[in-house]
Amino acid sequence: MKFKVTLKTIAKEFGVSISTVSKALKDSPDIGLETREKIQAFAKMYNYKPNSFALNLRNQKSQVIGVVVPELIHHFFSEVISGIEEEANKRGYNVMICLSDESFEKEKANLEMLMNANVDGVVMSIAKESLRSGKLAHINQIIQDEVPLVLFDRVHKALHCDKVVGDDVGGGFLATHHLLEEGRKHIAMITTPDHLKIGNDRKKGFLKALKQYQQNPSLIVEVDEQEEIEEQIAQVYGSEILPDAVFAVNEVYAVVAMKLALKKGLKVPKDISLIGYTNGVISKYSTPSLSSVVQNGFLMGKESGAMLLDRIETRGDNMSAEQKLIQADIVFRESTQ
Amino acid sequence: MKFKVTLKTIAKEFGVSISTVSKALKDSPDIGLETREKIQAFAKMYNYKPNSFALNLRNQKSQVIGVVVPELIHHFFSEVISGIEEEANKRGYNVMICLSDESFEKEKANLEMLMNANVDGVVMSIAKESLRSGKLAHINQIIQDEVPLVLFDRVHKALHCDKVVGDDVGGGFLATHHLLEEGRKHIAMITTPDHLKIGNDRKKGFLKALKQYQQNPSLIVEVDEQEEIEEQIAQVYGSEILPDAVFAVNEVYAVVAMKLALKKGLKVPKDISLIGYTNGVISKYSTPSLSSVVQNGFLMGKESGAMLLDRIETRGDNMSAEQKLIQADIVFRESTQ
DNA sequence: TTATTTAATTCAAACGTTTGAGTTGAATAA
DNA sequence: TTATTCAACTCAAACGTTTGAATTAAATAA
Repeated sequence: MKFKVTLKTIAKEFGVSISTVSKALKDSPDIGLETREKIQAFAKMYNYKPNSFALNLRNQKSQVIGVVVPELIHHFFSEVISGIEEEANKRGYNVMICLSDESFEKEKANLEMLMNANVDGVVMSIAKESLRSGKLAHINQIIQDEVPLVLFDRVHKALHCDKVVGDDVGGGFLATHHLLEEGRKHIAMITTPDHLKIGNDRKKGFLKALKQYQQNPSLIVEVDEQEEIEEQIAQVYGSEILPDAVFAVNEVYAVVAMKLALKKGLKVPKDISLIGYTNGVISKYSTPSLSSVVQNGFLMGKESGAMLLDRIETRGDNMSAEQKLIQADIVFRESTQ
Repeated sequence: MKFKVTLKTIAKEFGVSISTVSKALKDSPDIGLETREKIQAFAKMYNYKPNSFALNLRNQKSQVIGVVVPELIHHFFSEVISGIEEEANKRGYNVMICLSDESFEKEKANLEMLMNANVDGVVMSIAKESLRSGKLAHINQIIQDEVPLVLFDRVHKALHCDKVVGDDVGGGFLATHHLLEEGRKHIAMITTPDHLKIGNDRKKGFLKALKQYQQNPSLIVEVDEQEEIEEQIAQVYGSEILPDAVFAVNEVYAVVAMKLALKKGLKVPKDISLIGYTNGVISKYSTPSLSSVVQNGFLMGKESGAMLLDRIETRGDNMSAEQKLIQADIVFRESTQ
């Protein structure tokens, strides 16, 4: 490592004490103008940067926030992270990202690591396994240790902390509403098992829109990710009345449904209209391209970051936990009319 | 924040000095067995964890490595990061991830942040803008400051440091070779401008395979990302002889080329065979699905991480910079025969 | 002259840990 | 008895910074 300029170095250079240098650099009126100026000039010249380890120790703060996400490959999580980063950097914090790979054990290990690294707070989205099994003690531990925590997207009502979630009911409603406006009569939904709040909320929106148009819910297929997904999605086309529209809870289900429809000789969007949740690369680059519900992950990240930093910087004022909804939107492409 | 157990706390509890506690916890024979045991038991009971700030300060090490990547949404970078994380965590390090967004300014800011956070080393892949403009001083600064640095994938020969790159010549050769084996006679390549080493290497492999089959290079289209990419890729089908195969330098170009081919009424893979570089979600979920060259990003990440940590842990032994090649592979799907 | 004010600077403790060099006091050897 | 050894523990410095309190020396007031 290269030679590092410290307060001690500078102090020795000018034959003054370390505190003189420290105060001079802070432009304290304690120190004579002349001394202040020459020390500042010297520090600038040699590019003095206060040692962050020392600052951390003294302030008991790392200026780092931890982020735990199930994975990075989903466009949504990447977007959220960009949002968190932007907000954090703007406010002088760094971000440490951990991947849980949807695994409870990894998630637990990630949190332990972050606690060990003394991060000032954590933003996270819960792994499917933790949600499915209901094992949340590792997350509750964070809350009990009074480390600021913001949950986003994948949250759980048993966890009492700040939350930022997409308006999934609204998004489901918006998508379904559009399909109904197109004049579709048999709309199928492809969703996830019930324990995932998100799929559930999107279904609520779906049902709400149908009700408004006095339609009965047609087919609802619940996909279990442990099994082969293509076979399960094929059920959509298994009953005697073929659906004329599909609303899918994520883009993979949507694109698989579309692939199966095309294979059956259906024309998209003439015979069947499809819309998926999450506006990622798959939707954008599929043929035909998929209309999708936009989650606005970037905004969700920014809001989560802002909420966490507010909490970090006003610790003590223990106002109760907040929850923030992020509006959903739709982008229209070739798979709908 | 909750009450923290420190050496001082424990020392007070037993009426001994701090150093006794420190040594007892390290199981030093300096300390009597009885004392050692009771202190260890107490520490365990109250879940004592040495304060990382203090350790950082004393050891002048953060046990954190920085990672700078252009973006996260590409499957490749996500994979690499997973690989880096795995290796780092295995060896007791944390990872701090920064996004350059392909921008020189952001990349520079990221590096400054990481230096300020006193990371023990950096793994990075250079932003397109920095590469295009040749502005590399910010990276050279890192090298001059003797902070261990490993470059992966997007490297530059003017930077003298450890590097891990995919065997792009080999990958280009492999893909083209397969198309030739299929009996294709007019293979087009879609690549990036010359200043990107990667595109260039893949082209080299492409040309090498053609040469081996005594074919002349047919069409090569260079896509400039500043402009509309679809129009440029359309050139592939612009000349009198339509190509019967396409090798694309990335999956977006491949899928766009396929979309245009389908629109022209060409059958894939009967009339035209396509293969793209990078095995991401787009390739997997497109219709038909795309055969692709696998870059093995996870392995690249693991190797980059390992190389960096080796360098960090043997600093002083200044052996010269290493370069490691990661083998490419092919996954066959519906877009080839 | 002597006390008081003021400017400029230094002291010292604190953050929590590690570790080589002391310091005890008791047991053993000469 | 008196020196020697040894086990068990403490001291103190170091990492680099901050900051209220204390010190200095000179200038001013009484």
